[in-house]
Amino acid sequence: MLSQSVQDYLKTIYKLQENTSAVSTTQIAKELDISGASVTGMLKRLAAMKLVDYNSYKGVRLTEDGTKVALEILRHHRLLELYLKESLGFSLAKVHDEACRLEHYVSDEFVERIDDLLGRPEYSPLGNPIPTKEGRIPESSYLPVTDAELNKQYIIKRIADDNHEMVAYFEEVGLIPGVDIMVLSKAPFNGPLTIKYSGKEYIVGNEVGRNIYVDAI
Amino acid sequence: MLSQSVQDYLKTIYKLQENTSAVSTTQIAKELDISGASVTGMLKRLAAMKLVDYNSYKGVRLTEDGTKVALEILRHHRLLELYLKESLGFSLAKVHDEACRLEHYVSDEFVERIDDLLGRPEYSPLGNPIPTKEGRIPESSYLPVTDAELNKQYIIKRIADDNHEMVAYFEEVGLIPGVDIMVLSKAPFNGPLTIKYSGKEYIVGNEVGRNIYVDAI
DNA sequence: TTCTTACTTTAGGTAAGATTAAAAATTAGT
DNA sequence: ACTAATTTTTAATCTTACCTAAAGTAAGAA
Repeated sequence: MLSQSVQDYLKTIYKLQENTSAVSTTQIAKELDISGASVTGMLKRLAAMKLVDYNSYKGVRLTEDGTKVALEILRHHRLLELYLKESLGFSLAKVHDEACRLEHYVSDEFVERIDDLLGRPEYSPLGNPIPTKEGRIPESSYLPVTDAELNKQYIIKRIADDNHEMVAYFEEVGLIPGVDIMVLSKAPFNGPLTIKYSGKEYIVGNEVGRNIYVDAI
Repeated sequence: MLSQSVQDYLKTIYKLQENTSAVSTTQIAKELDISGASVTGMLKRLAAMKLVDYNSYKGVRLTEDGTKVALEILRHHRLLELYLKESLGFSLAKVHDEACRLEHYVSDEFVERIDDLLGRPEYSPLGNPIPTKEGRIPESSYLPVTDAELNKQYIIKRIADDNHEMVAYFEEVGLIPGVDIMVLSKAPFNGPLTIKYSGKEYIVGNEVGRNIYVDAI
């Protein structure tokens, strides 16, 4: 079995890979909040295990094997998030941390059972796609609400899970996946947005808006 | 947070303490399947952390703090066992291993929620008492069925969880907590027992009988 | 009382995963 | 193209948790 640490590196590289072609040592170090030197050491080990392709100074990419592991962990994580919310009544703000710990230790049987119980869901409560057992993951391209057209009806599809306090805020004000939303106005120079959702008008900062992803209805 | 390893030592010492006054290095080593030298090293660290009272060559006992930690883990473990069985449909044979891994990583909130969901149960599916949040544990003294009187009605209260295959066997033949049982005969020299339960007669070895604990009805 | 045996501890080592400090490589700015 | 700044890697350590081999302790048998 791969260590929790190895699993976390692979998950992190997978996520960072979505934006950049090759992932740098520093990016990983920042994301995991450890020193760059530690990352270099681990990347060598991961390369020796054939989980990543690593070129000194050039960055790193997951191999096919590495991707498979990353997707498995992501599957665990996102199913756990949904399970914690739906079956155990956890708040949206807390599911991420709990899932981050448990994802490494639940057995495949555990995951299969909650998957069944939840009816083989496709999305986590934060709107992230859940990879299938076979490693397929629905490609979905959503729009940050900051880029939405004015006065057009959208639906919230995903909220970013990086920042816990922001997730808690989203939950509190009801800006969560599945909710209809319309942008009434955007202040210039990346200013705040006036949005309408659940029958009320609301003003949110640009930073916040960039963490809400929507899709046209 | 205490490491998984530290938690496992404390849990093991707690269990062994139930039979002996002071727990020896070798007992712990056997139980955890590691070398005696490793145990000595860890006991020193546990003593430095004030989790155990340790006297070289004399054995070890949990301090009050150590006991508190052990009971917390036991609570996690046994609640998880019941939860895995009742809510996720795990077989009795599998709950122990899964709980052994997860017990170290579930949050207090997780434990409280499953405790609520299960209606604050007092016993695990194998019949072990579940410590309360405050560390109270119902004292219960059951009888191995090998010591039961002949032709008297008993109820199975607990089955030993050390041996997975035996647990699987118990589950298969229906010898599980809550089932009524009567001993019809005992062969001499620790020979097999003829028992009657669930309307059928059955013969089990003495070894097996010593792992079934019963109480008079 | 000493010998034998079983148990326990000490000493020295390994591996994973982290650290800091210093050296080396890359990238950017003029 | 050359220097400066930034990244990245190397080198040397640390901690946890394990190991084996050797030495020390305790306790019963001779």
